Amino acid sequence: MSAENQLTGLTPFSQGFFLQDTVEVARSLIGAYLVHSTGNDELVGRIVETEAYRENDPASHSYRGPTRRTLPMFSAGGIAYVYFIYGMYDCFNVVTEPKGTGCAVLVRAIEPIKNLEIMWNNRFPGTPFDPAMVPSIADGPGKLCRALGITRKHNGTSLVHGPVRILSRLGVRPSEVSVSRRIGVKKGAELPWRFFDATSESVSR
DNA sequence: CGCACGATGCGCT
DNA sequence: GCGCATCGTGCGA
Repeated sequence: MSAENQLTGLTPFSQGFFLQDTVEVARSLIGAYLVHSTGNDELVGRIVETEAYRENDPASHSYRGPTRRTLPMFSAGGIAYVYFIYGMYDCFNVVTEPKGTGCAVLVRAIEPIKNLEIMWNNRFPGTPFDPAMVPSIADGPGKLCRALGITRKHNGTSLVHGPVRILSRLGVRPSEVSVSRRIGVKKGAELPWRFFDATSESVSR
């Protein structure tokens, strides 16, 4: 299926989806659509890579309890947790599980689906659009935030009613999801909590 | 307070 | 494969 045809008949996940077990949500998000409605445009990507981060997980920002930065992780599932890393990148997370549990799913990569040229310009301002490079526009957690225009101003916003939403075709199960250890973590590195679509060209490297 | 460092990305070797 | 940009966060003092 190509381009935007696949976007018809999609509905946002209801909040109950986000209250489920974090690892299950991470797995279920593969193949769902991440949508940023900017007011002018609707930027859409297909999620192809996620990672689960839980309470009592030494790799998780929530490991040492709530702080000003990580407070959104301890809210009820269904909001965004967007944090700033390495002095230059934002990373987008889906908060999961009931209030009081510090859990989230990091979205690591998307396939650009709609408004590709706007995403391109967000990544490479002033550079001519190159269709051949589309699969790598958003193949990393920092890259996808840049491409979709997701920033810390979206931190804490509702994923059910807010400008950033997650859509799926309910009742359809993803055909196949691959599993591995998480990327870029030192502690908790052995846990198999990274999920990805191995057939996608947009999985991070 | 001070400071080490990170759920990254990019360019160079 | 390696070094580095760049800065908010949070731990230790």
